[in-house]
Amino acid sequence: MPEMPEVEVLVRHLAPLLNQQVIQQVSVYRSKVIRPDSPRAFSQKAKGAEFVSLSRRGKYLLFALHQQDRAAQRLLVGHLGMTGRMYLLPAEAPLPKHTSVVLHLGRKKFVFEDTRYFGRLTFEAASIARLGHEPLGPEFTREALATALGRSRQPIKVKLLDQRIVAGLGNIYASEALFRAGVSPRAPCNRLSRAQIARLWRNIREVLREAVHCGSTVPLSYSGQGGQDRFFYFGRAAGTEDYYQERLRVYDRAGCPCGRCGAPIRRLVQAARSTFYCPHCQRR
DNA sequence: CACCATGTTCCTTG
DNA sequence: CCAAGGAACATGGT
Repeated sequence: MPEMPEVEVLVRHLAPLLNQQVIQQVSVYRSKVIRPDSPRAFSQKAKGAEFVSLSRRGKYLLFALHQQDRAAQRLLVGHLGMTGRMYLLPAEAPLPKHTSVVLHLGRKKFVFEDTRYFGRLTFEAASIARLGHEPLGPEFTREALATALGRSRQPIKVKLLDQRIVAGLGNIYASEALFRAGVSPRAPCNRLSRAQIARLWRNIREVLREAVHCGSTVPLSYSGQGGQDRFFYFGRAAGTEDYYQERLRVYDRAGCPCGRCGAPIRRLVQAARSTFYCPHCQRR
């Protein structure tokens, strides 16, 4: 479940459930996920530790752990990759097929399930330091965005996926923000006007704020089963007349009429990722 | 079989 | 050194 809003909603969901829980045992099913620690080293660090707080940075979950006999806290860093999920199950519940790590908490267990195993759960925090500003934080101003884009000639869509520019934007919301701002995904960063950057800045924040709000409002199921309602950011996934059906205006809508002008939405490949845009509303 | 998928990192090339 | 592009990672859906 990856972009910033989904992670934010997950963090809010998990925080009260994990608070003060103690890790009694650790099971690592994919050692790649906990790199660079070995399963033994990882377990040793985690075992006996208590969850003190949970926060988020970009798409990363930050679990603060406290060991009884240790003065300093330890930071456990989680990333969901493309298909990761984290939730609590009763201790006796069967594990899903693609479980990568389980933290046993007594009557419950914390499950990290990840079909494609691109996610991480690790004590290595180096990647956090390279992140850009939080898109909804006070430091992310119009000027900060303009500065971060700099004189790069890269297409703006590609640049927006660079986590050093804004932390937490991903492929879906980058397309959505560009559509709302009326900016072509192909526009080189250094050709954007101040006005375009200002519109982009505002719409990045808006689209993410709305997504967080949407995810906080809708009842979500995080545990293994229960259909596709966990993908609240997938406009189509939940079926029926979901009120977030309308949320995604261009993503995965190639061929559908643009909601603003009626022109067919197009798909374009940039840096090996799909971009969706309206060729009429997002001209250069 | 082909192509696509919410992400990051590493390697190569210029 | 930097920027940019592509492959790799791994599994499943259409």
